[in-house]
Amino acid sequence: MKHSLVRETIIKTASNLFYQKGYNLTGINEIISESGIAKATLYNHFKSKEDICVAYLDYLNTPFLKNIEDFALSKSKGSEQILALFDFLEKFFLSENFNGCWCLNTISEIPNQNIKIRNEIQKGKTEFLKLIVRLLEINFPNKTKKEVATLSKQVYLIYESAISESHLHQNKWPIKTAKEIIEKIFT
Amino acid sequence: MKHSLVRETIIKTASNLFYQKGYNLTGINEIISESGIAKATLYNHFKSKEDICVAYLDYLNTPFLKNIEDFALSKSKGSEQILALFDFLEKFFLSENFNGCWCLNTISEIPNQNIKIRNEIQKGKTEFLKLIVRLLEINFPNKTKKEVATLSKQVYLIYESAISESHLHQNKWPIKTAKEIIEKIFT
DNA sequence: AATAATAGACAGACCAGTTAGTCTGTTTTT
DNA sequence: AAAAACAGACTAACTGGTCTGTCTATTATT
Repeated sequence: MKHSLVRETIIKTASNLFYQKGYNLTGINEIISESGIAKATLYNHFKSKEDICVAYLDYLNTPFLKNIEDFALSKSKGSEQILALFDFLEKFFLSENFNGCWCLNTISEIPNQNIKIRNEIQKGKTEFLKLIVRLLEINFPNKTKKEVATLSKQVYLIYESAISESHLHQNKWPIKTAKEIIEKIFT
Repeated sequence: MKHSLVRETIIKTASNLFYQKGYNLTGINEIISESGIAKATLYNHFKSKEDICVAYLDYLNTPFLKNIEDFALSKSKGSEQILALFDFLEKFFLSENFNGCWCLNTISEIPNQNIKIRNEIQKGKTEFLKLIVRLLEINFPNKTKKEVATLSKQVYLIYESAISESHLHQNKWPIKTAKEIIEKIFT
């Protein structure tokens, strides 16, 4: 296989497995057999399973952040663009592969001491928070910087519970409830 | 060791390990060596590691539900008793053993197909939701049943994100933010 | 009260399978 | 000709779980 494709193939395969089965329950041997890549090749691209995990988190975070932002921006201005975050989540929830948030899942699987993975997760969440800040600035230009900072954390928190609780209960009521809270906050 | 104490010892030791290290990263051998119980004895009390996990969840859930309810009821009536849930969480967060929510951690570690453990987790969360319903009924007797049902889910969601996000960010700002949302909801 | 029987604790060998990671040697791509 | 792919053997440690056999405390029978 061509060099440039190998790395991508590994990440793609590992990502599917990590997300569906969890990090600890996915073995290196499963990754190589599923992706058709030799073990030595895998370790030529990544020095450890941990490094593949970091790549996995980034591989899912980057398109997620882009897609959810594009989706929100496509809606009419105002609180609609905030609510759109939850409509996006609902579509994700209804897709057959939904298995909760990869970041929250992974953080529950690693020891507290694993700062490499923890940092990657916090980085992704910080990017998400920044995205919410951008949406608030666009849609509520009259709010002060401080108000936006406060509001964005609130929206973030509500989003986070909506994704993890819809996963836990295997039901979309948490997404609906989240939208109720958002509506209360923005009126 | 006396029969009745053996089971308790196993659960207590396993609980500490499962909560601190995670379910998958804790081995049976570690549980037996740490608790000083023979392997055959352990399997005389539990038919599998999975069963120990169920006992672990119950072992932490039961006192948690009792303690947080007692704490809330000790506060003055009104929204104070709801906010008390988050003060209780903050104390928990500041304790040295805090490692997030055992239920949310465990659900991220098990395959979707594991209904035994998933049921136990959903059971614990449902009990927590009922507790919030009780608190709302006591403190807001004028609200209709429907209003209480709606509000309780909102409070529940906010609590859940406060615990998981304070864990993720290793910071108590999510608890503070959660209380801001609660105050908005109840005024 | 003395003896016998049962339950359940103990230690730890053992099983088959899996783990992450290394290494050797060969073939293909650039 | 150099780089990097390939297959896959191999290591040492660990996994959940079973099993054998011993020892001790409680209970039942005489």
